[in-house]
Amino acid sequence: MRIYNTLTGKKEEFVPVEAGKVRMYACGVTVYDHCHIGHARSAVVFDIMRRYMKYKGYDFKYVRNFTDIDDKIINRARQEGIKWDEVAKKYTDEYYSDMDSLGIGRADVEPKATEHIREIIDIVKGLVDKGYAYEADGSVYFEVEKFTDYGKLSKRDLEDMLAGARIEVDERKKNPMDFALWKASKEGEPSWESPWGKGRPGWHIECSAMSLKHLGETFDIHGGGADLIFPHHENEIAQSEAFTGKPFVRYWVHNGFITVDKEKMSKSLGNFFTIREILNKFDAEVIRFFLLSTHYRSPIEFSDEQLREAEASIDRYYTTVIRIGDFLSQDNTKNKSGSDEKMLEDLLGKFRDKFKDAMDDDFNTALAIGNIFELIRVLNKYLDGRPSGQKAVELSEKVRDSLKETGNVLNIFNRTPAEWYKALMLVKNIGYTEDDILSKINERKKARENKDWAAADAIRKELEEKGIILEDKKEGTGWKVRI
RNA sequence: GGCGGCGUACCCAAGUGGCUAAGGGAGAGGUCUGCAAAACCUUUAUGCAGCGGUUCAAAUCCGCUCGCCGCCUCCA
Repeated sequence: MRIYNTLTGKKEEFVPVEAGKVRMYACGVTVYDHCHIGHARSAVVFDIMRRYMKYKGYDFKYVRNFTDIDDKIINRARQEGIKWDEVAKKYTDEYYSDMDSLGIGRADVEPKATEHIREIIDIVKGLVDKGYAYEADGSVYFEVEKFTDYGKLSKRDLEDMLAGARIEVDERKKNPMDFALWKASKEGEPSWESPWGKGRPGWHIECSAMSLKHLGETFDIHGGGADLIFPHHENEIAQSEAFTGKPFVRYWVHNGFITVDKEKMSKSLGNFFTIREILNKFDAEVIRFFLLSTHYRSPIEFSDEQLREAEASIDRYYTTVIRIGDFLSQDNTKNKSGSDEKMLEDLLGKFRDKFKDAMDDDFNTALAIGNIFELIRVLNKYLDGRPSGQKAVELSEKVRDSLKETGNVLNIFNRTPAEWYKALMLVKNIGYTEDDILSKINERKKARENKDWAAADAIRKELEEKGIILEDKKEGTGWKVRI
């Protein structure tokens, strides 16, 4: 499979450090505020990478950290008038609750910076000993000019960066680009004992320490949002490679941003939508589908309209599942082939390979989803020909199973249609319960038997106004939630 | 200013050298239906921001122009 590597700027054939095993580290969040849909994108993308690689048979280890000590957390604690570790706990809990609601799995290891202070100090000490870092006023800085490869990830050189100069002047630094490995703490700030006095870790060092501990000196994939390329990941490379003398990461992967009116969604612009507020209007599966319907490196424009389209697409899937179910439960004793049977057989025969080809090409989930809907269209056409018999049953079952299998890798399409409509009723605040709907359908059935079309249509209309659509089929009348 | 990315139909979006340019949504017409819905069919890019070049062949490679965005400060 091929993965786009930010380090080389190219798609490269994926070769893990150790055959059959993949070790991945993704930068999680700093727990100081609510999570927005951008955080969800990153979490979904890396979750899908894991799911797909496990599907391919790799032994996969996934580490995702929490930054639980940081200036923003300290500031937030002041604002909220609570202790810094209470802030961290509060937003860590919230993160879990959001991700659980979204149906995103946990990583295998979820380390926290404050649980790795010892490891962090060891690395900082090592970097000082090796001459890559220096102490000043109780803080320790990494000296970027000592690391000749500095800038190789973000593709910039020190001079260019200094020319752009929006960097605060700090007298203690030898070079303005030098960054803190260890920060001396002021009175009243959280701190840990260190060889340089009381202080706390800088932002970047925790990821070097935690990935080293849980994944080793060189591991396969390191990811995060594209905004982490510089300075965070650049600094991680500098620290880690200076410390171990070995290559840090084989493949750097970065997800694109979510935009609103074409602008990056961010806290400072105030144009962000939290996961919770979106979950009030849309089901979790809709959000996951929406995030996977565009390639992970491209920007995605966020809007209710986009989510509604995702919802309509998912509904098309579940509608097809219902149709397959209806077909399988009908009398299939006659032998009759459906429309374009050959086309369906051909497509089904190569469907799994097409899915893998798409995913093997830098996790092209958008293409994979396109393939899924292509199969759905061909199946629908086949069933339109009113097939019957053993072969038709087997073909339909195979389509159903293939769709389920690939959907499962993408963490979508993994419910029953009944569960889907139940979820939609909740999120769309349908005024009726399922029992209400069934009794209305029953009432209408009687009217239809009496050919009282006016009464039957009145019930249809009444339900439609509540957002329920009726479908008369030969098996009886079914209902759906209108998108 | 430095570096990077993007511009494909009405909207979203895949495709990065060679079959009729995937797929979803919206619209229009049709088949089916008591009426609907769903589904299917037809229709909406001889065309991929514009111009020029390389090539037997380009949306895809190269150059320029225009437009949009991102990073260079915390950020997924």
